[in-house]
Amino acid sequence: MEKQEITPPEAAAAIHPTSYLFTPQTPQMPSDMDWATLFLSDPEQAPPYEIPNASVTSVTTLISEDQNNVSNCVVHEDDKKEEEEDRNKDKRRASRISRRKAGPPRVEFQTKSSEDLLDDGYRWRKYGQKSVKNSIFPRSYYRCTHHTCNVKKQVQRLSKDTSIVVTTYEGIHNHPCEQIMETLSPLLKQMQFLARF
DNA sequence: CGTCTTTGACCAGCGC
DNA sequence: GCGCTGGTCAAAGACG
Repeated sequence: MEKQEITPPEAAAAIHPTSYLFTPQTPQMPSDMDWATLFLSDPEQAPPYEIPNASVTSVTTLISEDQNNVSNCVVHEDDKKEEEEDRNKDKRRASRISRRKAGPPRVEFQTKSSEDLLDDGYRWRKYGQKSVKNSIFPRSYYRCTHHTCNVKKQVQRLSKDTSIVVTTYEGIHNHPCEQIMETLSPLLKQMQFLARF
């Protein structure tokens, strides 16, 4: 298993094509771009962007041993601490992580924000919340409300640094961002109206 | 009334 | 088999 986290922006393309660094001084994200588009586009062409309502401190693509699969291995700082404290527990934990089958792409965002749930343009329904070991904050589970879309995300605040929220996205949206559609719908209506002449 | 959140119960996988 | 842990389900309630 391997976790890739980029710190200097210029190193992003060198390590993995889907790894980025977001900094507060970076330009605004274009309104027609969603988060999935961000991590799937070419980092050499795409500049780092700022997400509204939060400064994104890092974006991590989670990769399994199978190089063809970007999968769901998550090892947080708290887990690393646990490794040092108890090797036996670590073995158990490592096996739990490794047993997770390679699934849809997972991307982890770390953002500095006072709000747990960031506005990423999509609508989410909360379907669960669990208290997690070695963390004073619970982990929340969300699903995209679009009927044909099964993208999930997990949101958890770091106990180590309470200003940081870790958001893990699983899967890719198979529908346009609803906020974008709301923005574009008046324009589309106008175009339809003009097309009649 | 439809949508969403809350929360306890349940399940699966693993080590012992 | 039991306990631990993370993830999901589903009933009940809140809210606009």
